[in-house]
Amino acid sequence: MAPNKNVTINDVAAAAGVSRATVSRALSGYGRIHEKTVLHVRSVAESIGYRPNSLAAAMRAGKTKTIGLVVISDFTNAFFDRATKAIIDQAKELGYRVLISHTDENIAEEKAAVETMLSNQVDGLILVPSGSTQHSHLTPKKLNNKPVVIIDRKLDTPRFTTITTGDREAAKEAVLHATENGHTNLGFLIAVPGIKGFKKKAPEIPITSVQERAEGFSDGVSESKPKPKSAIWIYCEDEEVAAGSAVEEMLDADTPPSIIFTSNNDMLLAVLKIAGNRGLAIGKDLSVISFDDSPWAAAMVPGITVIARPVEDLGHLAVTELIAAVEGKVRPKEIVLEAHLIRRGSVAKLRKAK
Amino acid sequence: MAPNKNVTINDVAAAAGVSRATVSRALSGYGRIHEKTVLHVRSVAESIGYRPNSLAAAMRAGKTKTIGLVVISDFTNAFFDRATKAIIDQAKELGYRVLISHTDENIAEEKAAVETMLSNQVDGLILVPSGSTQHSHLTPKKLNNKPVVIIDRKLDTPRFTTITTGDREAAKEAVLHATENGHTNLGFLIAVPGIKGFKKKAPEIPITSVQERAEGFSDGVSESKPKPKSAIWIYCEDEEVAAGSAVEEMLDADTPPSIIFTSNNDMLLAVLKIAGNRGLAIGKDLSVISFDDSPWAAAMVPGITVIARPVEDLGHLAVTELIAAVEGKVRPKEIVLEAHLIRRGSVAKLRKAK
DNA sequence: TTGAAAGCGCTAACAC
DNA sequence: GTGTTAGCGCTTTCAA
Repeated sequence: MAPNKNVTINDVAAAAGVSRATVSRALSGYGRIHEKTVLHVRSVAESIGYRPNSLAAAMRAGKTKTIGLVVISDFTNAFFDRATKAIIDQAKELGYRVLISHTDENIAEEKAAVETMLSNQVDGLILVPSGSTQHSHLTPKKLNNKPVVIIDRKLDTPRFTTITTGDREAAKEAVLHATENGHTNLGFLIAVPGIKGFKKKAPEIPITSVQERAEGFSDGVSESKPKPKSAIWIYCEDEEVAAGSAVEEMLDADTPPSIIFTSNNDMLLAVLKIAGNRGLAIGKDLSVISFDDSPWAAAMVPGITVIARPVEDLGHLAVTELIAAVEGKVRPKEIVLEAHLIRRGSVAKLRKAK
Repeated sequence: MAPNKNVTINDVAAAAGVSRATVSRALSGYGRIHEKTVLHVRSVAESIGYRPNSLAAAMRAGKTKTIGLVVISDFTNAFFDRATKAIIDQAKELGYRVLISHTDENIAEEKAAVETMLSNQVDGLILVPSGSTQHSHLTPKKLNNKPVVIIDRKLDTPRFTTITTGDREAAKEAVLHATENGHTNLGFLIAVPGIKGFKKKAPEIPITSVQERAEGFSDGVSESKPKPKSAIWIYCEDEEVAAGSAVEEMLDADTPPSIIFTSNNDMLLAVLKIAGNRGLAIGKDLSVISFDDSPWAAAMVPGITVIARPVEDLGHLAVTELIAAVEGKVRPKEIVLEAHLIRRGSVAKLRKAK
């Protein structure tokens, strides 16, 4: 009764009174085969509930039509959730499946995840690397020559196709937007993985995108006219309590910032919370601009002015590039997508912008 | 130079001067085998960069150690992002991988996704079904007798292990919390997939969890003392513009609600936005309680009072139950986890609660 | 136009 | 304690 046995191509062959080869040809539509046979085989296959075993096909073909996605952090993050969705969608579009890992910014986990993916014979990998310098596990040999596309950040090797966003330019634009509106006391709150609590001295930033944001903020400070009067920089663990303390520290400074720039949503949330606790109205008593857009940042009143990155484009492109590399030889390239400022209401106009 | 060829167990056998079987035994540690051989084989395998091919092992074993996750909607949703993360984590913990699909509440996509998963020989499926009555694609035969765990909502068949949260009870608790605080004019904003715009007449709700929330709200209205003076019910497409209009309609009613209950975060965001536009302060001029917690709901000031569901527990349990079923026969069961109210500041105290 | 047979990489029953 | 061998389900030469 309970055969618990898959219907295989042999069963179809037997039921249809032809050979396995003929079934395969009929179903995959290759080679010469009589039209009538095709129809017959297909109807038989259908009627006995045949379902191809992708594993067997993959083993034979040496291709699994599966790509691996190794995401640092996870998809409770407002950037990676959308990126993941975009990647899955585009992969499906191109006939590929996606195996997913997340690694909490941990290099050991990343190595293990890559290992698992390869062991599962993925045809290629999309990777958000933990650190820009740690890529000894990504040699062509260790990767079985499988193509890799790096997203969101760069590695200090040009070996792979890399897709990033122009965070430095966008960060600068954000600062200029603020100073043009009359802000002269600025605060920068930058989440840096690997540090504990927060510090005011610039640490090593192992993630190039974050590094670029910091540089862009700095560019903005330099290029603002008149020069901002003060700028407080805080580098912070990506964690709620530390972020809260960092914001408190900023606001308690002798010359507190009238605007705080945050490098991600977690830091933004900390600003919102502390400002709320102190009865500071966003966009009035305290201004803020954050990296990465989200539905809630848009829905709040006033809406949060954000630097939006083209997440869906990035995800789609990553898949498209990866599969191009899987299916033919493609030279690695660096692609930078443009990020841009979405002006909502969280930046007070301290004076008329020009 | 570029062999582009995987190192196989044959290569290890040749390099180590033993047979394939011995290599397999040494690496998987089964059967009788000399300790020294094990060490030797392992070191050889390591040195020539051998990586097991899970595909081949899976084919042989008839088990892939992979589970399929078919999530309706996607992980930009504040519930499913966390659930997905929890599921991946727990699967990894138990030595399984996860293949993911999302289906935008579309039954055809769901069928295709399940088909793909099975074709990929997943050992079992975790499924968030589109509709409670549509499960013709989920017969034991079509599923190759693979186990399935249903999460978040129920199917109208007891065939599968089902894990849900006690939304009805929690919804009732939320309403009672409000009425005890003196709210007598209530608004209910319920997102229902499949409808266009919004309507005030209760439609068919194909999703049991949403249905339960509506029932729980209704229970709360019945059990409140004194009886609430008014209750406006709106059933709304899960979409920004429609939700905004629905909120406007509520607030423009002859007796507008002093509190709005929302069935999910999208609806909550609409309330926040319209309230903000009208200069209504949350927790003062207008109160709100929503299903599903999120970092931003907690960080806002005042914090949003929410009905939090034990998402991580649900995800972990789903995996644990599924794998139990994969690895041995287990009778389907229904598990209901408790949801609970997190009281923050979004409910005005119109009179002292008892 | 179709069939026979080899083989993808691995494991396990069976022999020695 | 180790080797031989068959076979998981499929595709694709090669031969008929």
